[in-house]
Amino acid sequence: MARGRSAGYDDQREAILAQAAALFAQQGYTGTSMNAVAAACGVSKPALYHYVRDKQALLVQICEAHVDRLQQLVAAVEAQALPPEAHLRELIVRFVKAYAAAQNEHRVLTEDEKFLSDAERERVREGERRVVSAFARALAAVRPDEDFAALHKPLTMLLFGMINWMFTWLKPDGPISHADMAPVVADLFFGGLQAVRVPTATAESVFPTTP
Amino acid sequence: MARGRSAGYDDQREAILAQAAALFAQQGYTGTSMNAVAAACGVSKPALYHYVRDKQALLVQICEAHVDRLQQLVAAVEAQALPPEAHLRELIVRFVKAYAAAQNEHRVLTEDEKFLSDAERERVREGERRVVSAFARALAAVRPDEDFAALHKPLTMLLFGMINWMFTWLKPDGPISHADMAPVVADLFFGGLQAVRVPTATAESVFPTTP
DNA sequence: CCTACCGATCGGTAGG
DNA sequence: CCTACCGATCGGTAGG
Repeated sequence: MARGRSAGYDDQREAILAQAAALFAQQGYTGTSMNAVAAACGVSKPALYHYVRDKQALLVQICEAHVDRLQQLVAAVEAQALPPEAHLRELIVRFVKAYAAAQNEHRVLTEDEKFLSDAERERVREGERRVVSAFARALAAVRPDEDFAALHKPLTMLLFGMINWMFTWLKPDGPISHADMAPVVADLFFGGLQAVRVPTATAESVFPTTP
Repeated sequence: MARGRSAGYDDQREAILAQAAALFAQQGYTGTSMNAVAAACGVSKPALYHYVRDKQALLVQICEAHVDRLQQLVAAVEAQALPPEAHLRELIVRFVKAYAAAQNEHRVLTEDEKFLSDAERERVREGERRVVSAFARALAAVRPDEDFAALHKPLTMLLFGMINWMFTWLKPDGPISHADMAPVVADLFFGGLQAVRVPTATAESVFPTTP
């Protein structure tokens, strides 16, 4: 049998990260004390420090684990090799589901990322950029016309806005579920794509006219 | 001449609220000390407490002033008595403009509202509900068909999601301005409205079938 | 010499 | 409007 940490170590560690994410989501990172984290986990503070190096490590690991899961989700959908619109629609449905299943972690990522150190934040943001790029590529496959390229990133971010903001107003016990909203978001987005035209100023600044 | 506060009192007070909003937006409410606020304002801590009762009062006044401005914006647009689509489009353009002009205050409202006391938070949320209701009414005028009523609030929140999220990714010095994005948001939303259908589950739960 | 913790308290800093 | 502080609590770690 391998020497090292006890059988329950990783389980306890996961439970602590989940509890910390819940507290950070409710009270913010700086508004949550390590005493509160320890109390919520039912362990003493020294015991808490047995599982995590310090408070920053809690934040880093919550953010990185969440972004890693989102990147794996992107890879899983890409492996399906769906046609363009079905591909983007599948990304939307899966992300809404993933966010609903990890609301605390998602809130921490969107609100407390700024408390990471420069190096850590850059690493997390790199993962986020990969996810955004995957959505932008999926959108590019749906609308490949060249003059639309300037809007791939902005429209992707509007799409993320709809999805991210859902978790501030959709109550888990309310009449509408996240699963109900995913197709609404997709229909609104695909329907709207037909109507959007590239603003002149945007096209000019992204593709400056040669003098 | 009236006795009481000196001529510059209100100006200084406004400057303090603006500085506090900037610090809260950057570091969060709980991550910002009153020492930091005083230093940023170039006053001593006791001087700071001459203008604000306590730290909570800073937060309340930033949030209430911002929500009040948004409600005044709604009233100004309603006074124009525009036709349905033009009305909603005008709300979108004006709100994007208002958010761009008060990015710090808007970020504080969306991220630090949870640190208000119960009574204060309820008052601020009441103002937010009025604003959301105004958008939902404007949307109802655009799509008055009865079976669409269940989606007025959800679609309004998706719209707010696009607008609110813009300020996390649109950099003030970037190639695209907020003014550029407002018509894109409006076109996407109005175009998407034609494509959205009411999910069966939603219609049932909002209008339960009589047994 | 390892792990898994405990009760108590460290040096600093928070809001006021 | 300053220096000088308070009660309490912060993140983190000591000895056992």
